[in-house]
Amino acid sequence: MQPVIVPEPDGSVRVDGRRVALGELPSVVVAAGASARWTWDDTNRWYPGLLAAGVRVERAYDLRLGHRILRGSALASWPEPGDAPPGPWDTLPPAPLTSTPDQPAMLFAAPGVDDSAPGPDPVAELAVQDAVVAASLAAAGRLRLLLAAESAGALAAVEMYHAGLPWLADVHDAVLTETLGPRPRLGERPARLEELAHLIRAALDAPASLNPDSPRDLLRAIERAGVGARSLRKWELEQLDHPVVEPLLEYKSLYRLLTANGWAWLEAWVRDGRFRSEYVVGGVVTGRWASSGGGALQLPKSVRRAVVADPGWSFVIADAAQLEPRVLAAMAGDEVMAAAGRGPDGRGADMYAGIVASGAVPTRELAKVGMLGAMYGGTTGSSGQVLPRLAKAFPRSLAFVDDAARAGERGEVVTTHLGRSSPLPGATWHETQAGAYQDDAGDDDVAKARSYARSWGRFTRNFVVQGTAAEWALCWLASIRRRLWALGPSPSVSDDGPVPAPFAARPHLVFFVHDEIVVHTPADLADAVAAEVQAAAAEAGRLLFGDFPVQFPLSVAIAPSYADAK
DNA sequence: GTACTTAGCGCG
DNA sequence: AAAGCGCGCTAAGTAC
Repeated sequence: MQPVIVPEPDGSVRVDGRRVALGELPSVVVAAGASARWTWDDTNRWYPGLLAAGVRVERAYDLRLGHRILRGSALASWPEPGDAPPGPWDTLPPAPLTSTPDQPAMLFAAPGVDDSAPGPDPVAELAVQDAVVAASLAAAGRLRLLLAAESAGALAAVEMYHAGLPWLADVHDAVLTETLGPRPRLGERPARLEELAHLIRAALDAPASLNPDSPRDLLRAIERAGVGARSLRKWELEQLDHPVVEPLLEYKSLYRLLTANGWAWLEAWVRDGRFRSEYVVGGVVTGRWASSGGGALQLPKSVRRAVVADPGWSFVIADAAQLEPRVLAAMAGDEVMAAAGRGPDGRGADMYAGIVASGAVPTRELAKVGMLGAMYGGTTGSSGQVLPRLAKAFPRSLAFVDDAARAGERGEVVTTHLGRSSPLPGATWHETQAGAYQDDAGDDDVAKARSYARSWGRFTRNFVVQGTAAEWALCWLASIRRRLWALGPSPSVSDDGPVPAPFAARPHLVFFVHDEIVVHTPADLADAVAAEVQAAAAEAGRLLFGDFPVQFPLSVAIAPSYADAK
């Protein structure tokens, strides 16, 4: 069954021709059963209200996300040329997530969305997307997998927002107090920062008026004192031998903690023991997720101590080891590199150690920077130096990323394993390239064009790897989500604890960052969860790469705090 | 006052 | 003497 939710001007919806009042939607969804695939314009618009009513959806199809992928995909076969003007499905912004378990006031209605205006027709759009996929022939299977995974990811993203990441404000406060000193009054510097500011001024022989928070003032004082730095970047300061370096680096680090994840952050983003940040599915060109509000994808290691499971609950924390080089080996069909990732016992090695064991490079560190350089387009330093050796040992993988880079340098599109394509370079890029062929083009123009071309080549080189890794992660996430639900509720956890329905006594995802997940689970299910997370990684590998002998080993920890992982 | 850019740094 | 991908966020600084 594939019901489509069609919004009506009066605020109700139509489901397979039947008019349904919004308040009735949760029971209609429940009645349809778990095999139904709910199709809607935007998961963010419909799913928060269902979750607030305690209803989980097993399968969904997100037309907005599907359209964006198909519209850009070089594998998708549109009936008309791809340069057709953008329609409503191209411009639809995602509905903002506002409802939380304790504040479901805006049930199904995102503020600012004018529901009285007739929107684009989801039934027609679904037919269009189905037809485009079907017409894509050989690529149809991959595109279907990508679209299903993207939609499953959208469900998982809303569920993680609904559940929230368990967060102990007093632990966070203790971290801040230990490193910065007690919380100061508004507008004042914490004690440790104040101390460091004095040390910085003394080392620079600068007046008390010098404000270390002002990069301009600070840089001027540094120039005057003859320190020898021409910027305030950490790496540049680290090279220098001057008494100001040590206090300044510490100041910058603590200042960063204070401004990005200090007391103000805590008050803004943590409520009732949960941190909620909105995940923006497909928010990055490569298909990775972005986040909005609170910087969930950049949680510094130092504050992860505050992420603590509820009493009677535990975390299962898992991350995929060397995901990107493994993905590269698989998409390039590089059996040699895949073998390096399997290790001597064939059960999933540290891939960089495997590269050393293959004799390609002498140390793990060189294997790592070399592979990163290959995937990012590095040319200098030790990364550039080992590149030829890696190219000799793993010609298929290196040729694969080189091909992607060449395509980008020519201004062409590249595509991930499942069919997400890169954008084309913009007008400035093309003008710069054209500038190199003008009759009056100087050396500068040629050099600039070359530099732009190379830069876009580095982008496309990385796009195919990062984007395909994001696809693996989506499949992993989708599989984990399904498996966790199948484990069922724990008999030893009560239904009225701090975890909201429908996850009250069930393991559920609470955090995801590119190649890493955190599951919050009743403690008695933690071992079972860990096994499912492992099984899901293997399943994701099979979904993307079939029988190709690549492995995706995880490091998995069962712990009471996120800080205890690794 | 608002809206923008820049520098810097956190994460993967 | 810092090059090589993708982001979000903050404060300072600038433009209007």
